[in-house]
Amino acid sequence: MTVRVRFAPSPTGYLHIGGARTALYNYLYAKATGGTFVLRIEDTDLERSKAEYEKLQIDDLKWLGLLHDEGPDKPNPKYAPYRQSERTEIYQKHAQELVDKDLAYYDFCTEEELDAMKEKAAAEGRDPVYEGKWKDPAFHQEALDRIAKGEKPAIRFRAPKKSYTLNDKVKGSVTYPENMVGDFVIVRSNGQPVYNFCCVVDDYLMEITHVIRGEDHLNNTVRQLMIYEALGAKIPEFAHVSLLIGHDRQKLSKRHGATSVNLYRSEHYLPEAMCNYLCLLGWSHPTEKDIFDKQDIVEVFSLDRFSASSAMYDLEKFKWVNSEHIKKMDNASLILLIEQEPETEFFRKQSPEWKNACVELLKRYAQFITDFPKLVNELILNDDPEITDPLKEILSWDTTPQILAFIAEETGKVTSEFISEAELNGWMEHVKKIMGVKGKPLFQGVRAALTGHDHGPDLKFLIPLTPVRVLKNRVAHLNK
RNA sequence: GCUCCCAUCGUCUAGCCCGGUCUAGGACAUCGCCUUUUCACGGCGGUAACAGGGGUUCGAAUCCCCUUGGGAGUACCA
Repeated sequence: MTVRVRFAPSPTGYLHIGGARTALYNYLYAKATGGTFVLRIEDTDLERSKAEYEKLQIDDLKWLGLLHDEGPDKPNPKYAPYRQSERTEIYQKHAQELVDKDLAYYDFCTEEELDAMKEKAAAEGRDPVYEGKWKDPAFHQEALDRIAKGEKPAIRFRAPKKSYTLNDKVKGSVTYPENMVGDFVIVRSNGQPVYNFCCVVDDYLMEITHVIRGEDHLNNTVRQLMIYEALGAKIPEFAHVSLLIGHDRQKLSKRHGATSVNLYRSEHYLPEAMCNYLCLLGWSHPTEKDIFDKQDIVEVFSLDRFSASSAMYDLEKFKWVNSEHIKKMDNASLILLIEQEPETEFFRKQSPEWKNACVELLKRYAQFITDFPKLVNELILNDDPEITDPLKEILSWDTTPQILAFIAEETGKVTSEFISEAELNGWMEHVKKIMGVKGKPLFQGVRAALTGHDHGPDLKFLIPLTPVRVLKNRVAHLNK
């Protein structure tokens, strides 16, 4: 059996990190099993669905590298179309078949009548169950007559009176008691089919073998089980992945701040890092590895390593994962990414050797790609550093003024754009031998004179990357 | 309210299915130390958890029940 999985977002907003995680698991499972990853657009809620969101979500998915094998833009004629709004006739046909078999019926109940039933059920402390007269087959003819007169009924599914058991890949055995749900609408009176129905018809017709989705659908599944049964369809495997929660332990949503993928994308997080972090929320690597890329995971991914409890989204760890991916990345790729950042004119103009040395030095300090331009500015280009207290202290040492004077003199003599490590070493030697300064006063003094800071990366790597004109300005600045 | 799901360090988790090897392992964060002639990077180490109560058993983080806590669902939303 070839695995077919799907990610089925509603285009009612940006791609959410929870959605991205679900998409990721589906993608990974497809790749791990040599299966097919299908993208289906669940836009049956005409009011909220927008074509632009569909495009935006697909863009985000692509950015994450979660490319689908089939979808609206990559249709397989056997299963197309992939937008539910374009499949209305398919749903109506199947709904009609259910009515013909008396597995569903026309319902003309008004909103008021329905509300009254719900209130009654609530008062009696049970779930609302449809008890309208149209449930009775005796009224079928009356319904037909009203339809003939042009009235529009909803189509309601006749929920079997029995309990259902689901063998979920992550939750294990789940039993839905009899009467958990009453008869439910599958086609609205305006002819629009409803999610639970579309979902099953599509999964059935698209031959989906594994449904990997959020736990918020766990209760829905009983309705879907009923429909599979009524349709005579094979029931796929289900894996209800636990939900992502925010710091207040509530389901992650917009009010938790940065929860849409495009936000991280615009802040230039690495897509691989995002997949890596998201993957770890509720799933664990068999050898407890926590830094990996998609290729590594595909080889070991399986549905039996999901955690059953919900996971808190923690930006701190995500940031760490991002920084680990930066450290792992080769310099050439890093340089390419950095040059796409704004305010990197200086960086872009430098020699390949300079860029490589610069990235090699700075990547251990950077958590994000956007940190590189910042670090270059602070560490390499800033020529009037702030005089901080620790810096003042170094400047007050007896030996510092002479170091400062010496550095001013030496940098004044340099005509090249940069100095070499050897030249720097020469200066250090001079200060050490001729001036008799060593240890902390030596290094801290030279550091202060050349960088205007009391701390930072190793001087022998940093200074050869710093333009001599900046060095000159700094010494002049400090001499004032 | 009702139904379903969940419960190991602050956080993500391993272990649970197939009880003993768990005085519970890893990672983030945090704290400390070491190294480096400075500063970092790094390395090493510390603090820190089986929600509570009953069973079952020679033995329970692991199996069962209850309580408590948390989450989700309860639509002619998805």
